[in-house]
Amino acid sequence: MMNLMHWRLLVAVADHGSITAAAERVGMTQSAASQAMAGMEATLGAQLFTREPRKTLPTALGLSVIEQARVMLGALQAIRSTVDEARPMLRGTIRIASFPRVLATFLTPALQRFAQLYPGIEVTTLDVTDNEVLTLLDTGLIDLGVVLNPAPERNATVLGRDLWMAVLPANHALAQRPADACVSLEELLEQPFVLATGGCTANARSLGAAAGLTLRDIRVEVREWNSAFSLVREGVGVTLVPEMALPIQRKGLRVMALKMPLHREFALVGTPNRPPSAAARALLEMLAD
Amino acid sequence: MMNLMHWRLLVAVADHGSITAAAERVGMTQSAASQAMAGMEATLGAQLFTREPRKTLPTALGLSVIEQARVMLGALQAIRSTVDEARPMLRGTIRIASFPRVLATFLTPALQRFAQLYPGIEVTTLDVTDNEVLTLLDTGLIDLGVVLNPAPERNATVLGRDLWMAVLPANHALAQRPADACVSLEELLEQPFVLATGGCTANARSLGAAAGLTLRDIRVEVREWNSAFSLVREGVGVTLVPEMALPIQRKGLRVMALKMPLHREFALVGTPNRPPSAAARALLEMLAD
DNA sequence: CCCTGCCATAAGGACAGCTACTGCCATGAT
DNA sequence: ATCATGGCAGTAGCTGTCCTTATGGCAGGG
Repeated sequence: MMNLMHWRLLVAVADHGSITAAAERVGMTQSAASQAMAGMEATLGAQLFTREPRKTLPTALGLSVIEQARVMLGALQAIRSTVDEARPMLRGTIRIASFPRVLATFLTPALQRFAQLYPGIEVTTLDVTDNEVLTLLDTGLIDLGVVLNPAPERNATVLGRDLWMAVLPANHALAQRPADACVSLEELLEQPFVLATGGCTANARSLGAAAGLTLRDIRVEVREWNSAFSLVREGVGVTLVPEMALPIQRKGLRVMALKMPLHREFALVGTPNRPPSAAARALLEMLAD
Repeated sequence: MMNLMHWRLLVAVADHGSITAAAERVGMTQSAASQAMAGMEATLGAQLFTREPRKTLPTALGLSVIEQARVMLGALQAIRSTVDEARPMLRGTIRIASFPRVLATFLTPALQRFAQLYPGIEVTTLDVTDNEVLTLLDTGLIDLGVVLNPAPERNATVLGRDLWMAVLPANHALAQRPADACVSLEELLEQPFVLATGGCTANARSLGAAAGLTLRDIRVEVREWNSAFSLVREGVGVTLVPEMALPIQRKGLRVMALKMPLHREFALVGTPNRPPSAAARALLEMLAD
């Protein structure tokens, strides 16, 4: 008893003042409607309508019940529209380009949660370098890309940030300062240097250039951060790396913060040429929380 | 599909994070719950939960749907409480004492509507005179009584009012005045008079006494208004009757308003000794609209 | 007085939904 | 590796609800 159809029937009876008309309205036979109404009154334990020869009118209690039944049906209708409106967001694919460390650190947990919230959306990730991300975005081969320190005109969703840290041999002169001492970018870049790029254009050289400084004595230039740490440990020089890239095992190394902290900010941006797809919008909306 | 129980199940799954636990919560087997949830997702055409090995968590769409499902179930719960609260008002009896004309004019239409709104309440009416109403109210033998011009301390529900009208023979001297002329109470009571009471203590004599006047020349005293009209028509005297009591056929009669209008007000009051029953309250509430 | 419109009831049948059981998968412990 | 556990899905069969068809009753209007 008390199927949802019966509540629709109830308000239809109230609207039409007749069981027969209401039955036709909701697509039932007169008999079924009569039984349904009698059943509802029985389960509620109260009479909702008075049956008069020509019409069926609600009782005082019936009026209250009908009013609230409309609320209930309204909520049901709202559910249906919610689902219908959300349908475009349910399926689709998102292609994201990012670079390795960011993917592992910031994106993967978010994407796991996203996959849980939108199981119908397939997310593929590409592991590239930071300037490859930019070209992929411009060509439109991907939907979203992670960029560093995005220009404010692109409305970007910030994923996170990390600090640039100086890494020196433990026995280096600058490394003898107290535990929480800093080192200035200027004095760091004057040292014999191991330039690590991590494959990115944003590295010690570009940071120095932005500050009007140049690296005077680059001993080695390597792509992998870990290679740089080994070289620093062996006393080849000092280096400057993102905090995220720091090794767990720091024996033989001294990690120091910069006097003027420099950070890099990771953000997710859409392609500049076309608006983001419904699926991509869902992801960006989730990240906004 | 989409039974109300299934919506309860839906929110239970969201609350427990597990279909099995939710099934137990709403008193179903795990299998039934699993099928029901699958069925709901099928009919809505969208996935509401992601089934992970240890838990079942809502998708983004699921969260919206669950929220509105709670609204729906809240409305359903509200209906149940409405019915439960109204139950005392559904059955019962009301005994009303009134006097004939009021019953026919004001009370009967109201009681018909009341019977339609509260079919479970039995209303019995007694036809008595106005001072019998008062004694019945005091003894508590009735629930409600119609009284004339009630004292303001009794919170009375006004049913209606009517005017006292002068009735004269068509050829009477005062009756020669223009169509919409009035007659003062003073000059009326000086005429040869037919005193009609309608069985009530409120009549021309009591009205005169209240105004400091006396009837000088009572030719006849009758109980029925209609008897008075016949006597007036034959020229025995003039009379003063409530507007409601006027005959349809007024040939040979002149009906005139009083210069200072006098009215009588009918109101429904409860017994002074005990509070009104739930049924009586329902009636008074309906009349208040 | 019959006819019409509306509601209630009876009997029968169809389908939805529940139960019991089995299988599957992933996790976590031994 | 292996096994135990906990949760979900699938299947077969049955129970019960609810619908349909058909019939009767009741009051009002031509």
